[in-house]
Amino acid sequence: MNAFSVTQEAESNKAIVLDKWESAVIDLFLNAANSFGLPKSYGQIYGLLFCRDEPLAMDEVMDLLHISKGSASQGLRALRQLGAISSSYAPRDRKERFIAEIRLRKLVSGFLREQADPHVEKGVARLKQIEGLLVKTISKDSSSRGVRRHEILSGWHRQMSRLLPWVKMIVGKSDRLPKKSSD
Amino acid sequence: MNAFSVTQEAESNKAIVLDKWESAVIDLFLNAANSFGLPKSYGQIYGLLFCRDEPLAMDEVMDLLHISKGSASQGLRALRQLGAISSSYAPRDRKERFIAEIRLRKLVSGFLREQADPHVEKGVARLKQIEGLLVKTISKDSSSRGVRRHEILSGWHRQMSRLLPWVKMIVGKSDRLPKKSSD
DNA sequence: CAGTTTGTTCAAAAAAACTTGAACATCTGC
DNA sequence: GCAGATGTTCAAGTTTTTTTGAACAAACTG
Repeated sequence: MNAFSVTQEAESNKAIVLDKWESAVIDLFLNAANSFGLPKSYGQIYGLLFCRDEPLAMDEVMDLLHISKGSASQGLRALRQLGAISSSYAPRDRKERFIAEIRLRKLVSGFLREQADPHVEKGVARLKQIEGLLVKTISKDSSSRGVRRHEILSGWHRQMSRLLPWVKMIVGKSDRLPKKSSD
Repeated sequence: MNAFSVTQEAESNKAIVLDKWESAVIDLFLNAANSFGLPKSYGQIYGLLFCRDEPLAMDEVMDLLHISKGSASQGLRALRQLGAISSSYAPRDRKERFIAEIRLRKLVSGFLREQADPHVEKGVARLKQIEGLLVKTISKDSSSRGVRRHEILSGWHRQMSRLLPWVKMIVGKSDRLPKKSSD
């Protein structure tokens, strides 16, 4: 097409466009984020960092993904909060630079810690609240029905509480990754 | 005040309002649905049916939850698709009536079947697509980086494929998780 | 059949979620 | 202190998702 097609490295020292495969990976994570209930931009940002070996600064993320300052700032913060990326400062440079966490176990446990655990905790409060309302229920019939339901919910809660730690442990215990023990 | 205050059963044969505890349970499921990425109304509908012993028809769901015909129709259909509710016809009555599935294992496996499994399948296609793009990547550097990333994603995909059946099995195996057993 | 009941569909309205960008804060070197 | 660089915040704008309700279809009933 044009002169840029030859290579994606510009004369300056930083690539300003994405490789085709990088765009595909980023799109993959965009969709994944979506189905995990996270904003698309979080997925894009993670996907970009996932592709790169070298850490990227916020302005590079903005330029490469064509997203706004606000999205980049909030996305990077949230991803770090999830443990999905980490940051560092290069010497002599004030910019914060980010790299992706690629250990699946870390990603899963971070996600569960931030998303699932709070719900489990809120569940306790919910159950107590329902208990309280049950006491005030006059109708004998409704009351006993309510008690049975409360028992079911308590059982579910217990099972979920037991399941989560297991998931965190199992993922990443790859019995054997073919080659390098990268994890 | 009036005749209705005494009990929530009107003179006719059906309760027209919810108990306090029922509202609380419905609200719990509303929030749960939200955090699972499902419409709130699905959660409300499931929550209502979860509370009841007797099956409810669509118009009762509409009236009790104050939701529209469209929401009720679509919600009930989707919930059945997820295996979260089932329906039956009472003799001499054309109305379809619904009850909630309360076995957690069924709920979880239905949810995973409808929501997670498709993603895992699409993942295969995605990986192939990336593979295809990698072949066309000229830059030696980018190419090898891409290959490494593709390997990581393949590994994740494998692990997820192995995790899902496990989750489906563990939940609902009510009383004791295998302490150590390999499976 | 004509009328009723039951349930579905889908375009438009409403609500919720996400993104943007300009204003604001913070730091750093001069 | 000033100027430039970096990063955050949040109100307003945009996009996406969900809900509504009226029109439609299908199945029964007398």
